[in-house]
Amino acid sequence: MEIAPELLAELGGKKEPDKGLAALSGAEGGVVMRFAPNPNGPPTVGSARGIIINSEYVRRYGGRFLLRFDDTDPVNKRPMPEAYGWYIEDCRWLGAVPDEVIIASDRLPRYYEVAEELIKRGGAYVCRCDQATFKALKDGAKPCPHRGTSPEENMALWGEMINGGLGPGDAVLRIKTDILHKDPALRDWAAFRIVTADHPRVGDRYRVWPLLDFESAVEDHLLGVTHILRGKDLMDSERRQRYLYDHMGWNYPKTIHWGRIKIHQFGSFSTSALRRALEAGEYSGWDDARMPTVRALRRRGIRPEALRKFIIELGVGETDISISMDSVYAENRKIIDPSARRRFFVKDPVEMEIGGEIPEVATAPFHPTLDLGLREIPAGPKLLVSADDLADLKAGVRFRLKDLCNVEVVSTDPLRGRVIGTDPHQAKEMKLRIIHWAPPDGVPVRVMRPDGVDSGIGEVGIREDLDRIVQFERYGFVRIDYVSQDGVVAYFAHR
RNA sequence: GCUCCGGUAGUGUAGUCCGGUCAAUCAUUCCGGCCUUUCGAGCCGAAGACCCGGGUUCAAAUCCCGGCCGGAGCACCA
Repeated sequence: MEIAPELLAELGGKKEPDKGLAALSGAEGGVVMRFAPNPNGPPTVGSARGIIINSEYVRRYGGRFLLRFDDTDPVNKRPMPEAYGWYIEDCRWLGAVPDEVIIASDRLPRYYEVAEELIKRGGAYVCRCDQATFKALKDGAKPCPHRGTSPEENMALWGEMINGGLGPGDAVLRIKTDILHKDPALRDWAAFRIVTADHPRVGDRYRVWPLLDFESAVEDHLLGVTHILRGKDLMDSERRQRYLYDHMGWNYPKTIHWGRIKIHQFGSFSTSALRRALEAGEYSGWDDARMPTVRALRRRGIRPEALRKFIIELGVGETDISISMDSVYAENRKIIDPSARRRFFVKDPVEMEIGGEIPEVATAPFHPTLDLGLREIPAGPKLLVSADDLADLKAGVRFRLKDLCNVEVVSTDPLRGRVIGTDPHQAKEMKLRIIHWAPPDGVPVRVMRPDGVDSGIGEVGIREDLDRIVQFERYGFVRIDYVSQDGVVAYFAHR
């Protein structure tokens, strides 16, 4: 009996309207979304999530994707001048070219205007309590003595903050919320403080700097952001910022939160912690094969499409997640396999002397199933095989040297063998195991892996594959990173 | 201490708002088989989950209450 195909199609079509990413409410007319990092290091896998999801929504609904640098702390989270460019570069690589780049440290005068308006409206006041005093009052739901200061007086004090009459720690500008709010985290939060340290971009031009909740809230309004995607650690920010929006008569954007992300292969990391480790000499650079940065993945031969697919499938849940790179690797493998040339790389090589009629050269395909052409590998009576393949080798054991010949082990110490044939079909009939090999005068190769460094010898043709992603047969996919007279450096992607 | 979130297979994820079609989706991982001159790719198959306890209801993964577990905020950091 035949089932009507149109019915099946109807059933199938019903269940998957939005595979991957959930629909955004209120996005039908287009969206404006931003990714707002602090440029105190290069983008990590966590940043990639922000870049990819935001830009993906913009792609889906139409609108604008903004990259905004929230670089308003010259001290604790001091921006790195190079990092601004790194973000733009990595966004581009991830297929998320920003429609506009905004740098908060360029826009202090706008923030001052909003601050002054808030003061005039009685929505902000200059607080001269020291930090501990204010905390005690706040925790007790008591207003501080400065809360009732008149707008005129506040404006004068604000002027002193800006012109130097007040020093660091002497005063902050607070946003008036509800001092009786049941959540102490929301009571009268600080919007500006005095910082006299130089800022890497604007030097000592300003001495009053906004804090994140103020800067972010004001920018989101100024830029017309419609939807904010942020970590759930910033859930209170929305509640705090709504007070500012109410004072100003603005409408708050829609918000979506996501939980913390932890990656098995990298553990938990923060840019600040990575920066310390790097400065302590634990890594060779931000693109060290062990780093959870976008640039490290790129160097290893991970393709942006694999990362995109992976991250979009993760979605935006509020639960904290602990994920494995395995899914990224699986995606990547599918992408690179068809175009990755096959090469022989012998890890921890051991010399083997082979008697009999050994071919002078092996001709091997660059790909087992697709026509990527052929390569020639010089062979001879002395060849290298990997120590890994020698573990249970005994005299009398037979195996095939891939694409070359079938041999029988004569002795293991020293390692000797003799040719028993060249026909691959013979090997198949005899069910021989197949191992790869390299000529003794091959090219030295070092493989930089997330879990260490492997060294060995590879076929010389690897020299031609600079910047290509290749598969070292029976070893894994790597990107050829560096080629010199002395040898080759490869970065390991995955098996 | 105060406050706020969350809890579906090993790992993620769909479904939860508007209870039934969920004996619960998809991916990855693991296991088995096929194929292959790679331990890669491909193909076939299998295993695996609604945190616990009450309640509402004809019916609960979905609604309510309590508990347990996990995370976060309470900075002159982002």
